[in-house]
Amino acid sequence: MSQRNTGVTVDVRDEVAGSGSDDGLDGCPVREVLERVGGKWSIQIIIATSNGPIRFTELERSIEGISRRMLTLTLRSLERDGLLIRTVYPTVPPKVEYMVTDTARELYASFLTLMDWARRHRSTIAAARKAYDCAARVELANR
Amino acid sequence: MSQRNTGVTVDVRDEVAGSGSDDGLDGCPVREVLERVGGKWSIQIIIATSNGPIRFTELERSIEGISRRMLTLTLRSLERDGLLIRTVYPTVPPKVEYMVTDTARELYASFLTLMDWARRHRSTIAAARKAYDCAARVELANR
DNA sequence: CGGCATCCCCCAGGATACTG
DNA sequence: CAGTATCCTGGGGGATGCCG
Repeated sequence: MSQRNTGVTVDVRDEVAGSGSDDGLDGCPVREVLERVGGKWSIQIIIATSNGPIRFTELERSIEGISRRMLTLTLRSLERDGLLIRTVYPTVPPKVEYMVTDTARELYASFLTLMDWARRHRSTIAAARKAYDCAARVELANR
Repeated sequence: MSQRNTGVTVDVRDEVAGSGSDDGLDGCPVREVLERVGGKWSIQIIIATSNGPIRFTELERSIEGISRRMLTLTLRSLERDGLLIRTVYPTVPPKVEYMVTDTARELYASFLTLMDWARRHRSTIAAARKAYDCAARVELANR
């Protein structure tokens, strides 16, 4: 199972296709990645915790738009996968801190590459989109 | 264990929080990335097209589990963003080929980093998950 | 062959309210 | 403060059928 990869060019076709296997596609890295960072809040939480231990309410405030419910759920999920460590201080009122693990830190680092991609191509994509929509509109008018 | 950590601090907080701005969070790279690769099929399609021009039906066959509908929809979306180029050969029966653009190629390269992360930590995560679930079960029994 | 159109279902995720 | 619990909705995505 834990075979080391060799280079950058991996022919992922086989892994994507999933071959004859039937079950949960556990061996497909694409799915694995998507299941972890695919949600709406996972990476945002990882990012927010990357600056050091942070409390529940602080997280809630720093991640704009997140609901209490999703914060809790996503935190649990991340903790379960060993990406976050939850520390409870039995004081009153209660105090709970979350901090990232090294695994999560690496994930974040990798994700930065993607964010950089987004930043670099933002304008290109916006342009392509406008062109596409424009062409579609023209085409529609000509029918 | 509650001491402030000093490590890899990149302060993305502002971008995540969105600061004083109000609108559609267009400036947030996290969202941008997620909107592009967050879906179930986008990267898989990009991967499948990375080996050279490929036809619709070939794609359908090589990406296991995808429906005709989602294939079409995702292809359109990718084309719209300038990640794929669609070429129609007006033959009969029709022939359509899809090929990746450089932008998509770069995206793929970045995504490889994430897949590599998944591969490297697969076992660690699986272990963490088992431990967590086990602890939860014990805790539940003790109540 | 390479698609749209239509119907339908499921669940990620929001809103709100209650508690140790 | 840091959560649960419950209810409810939107839209991502599957299945199926028709068509140039």
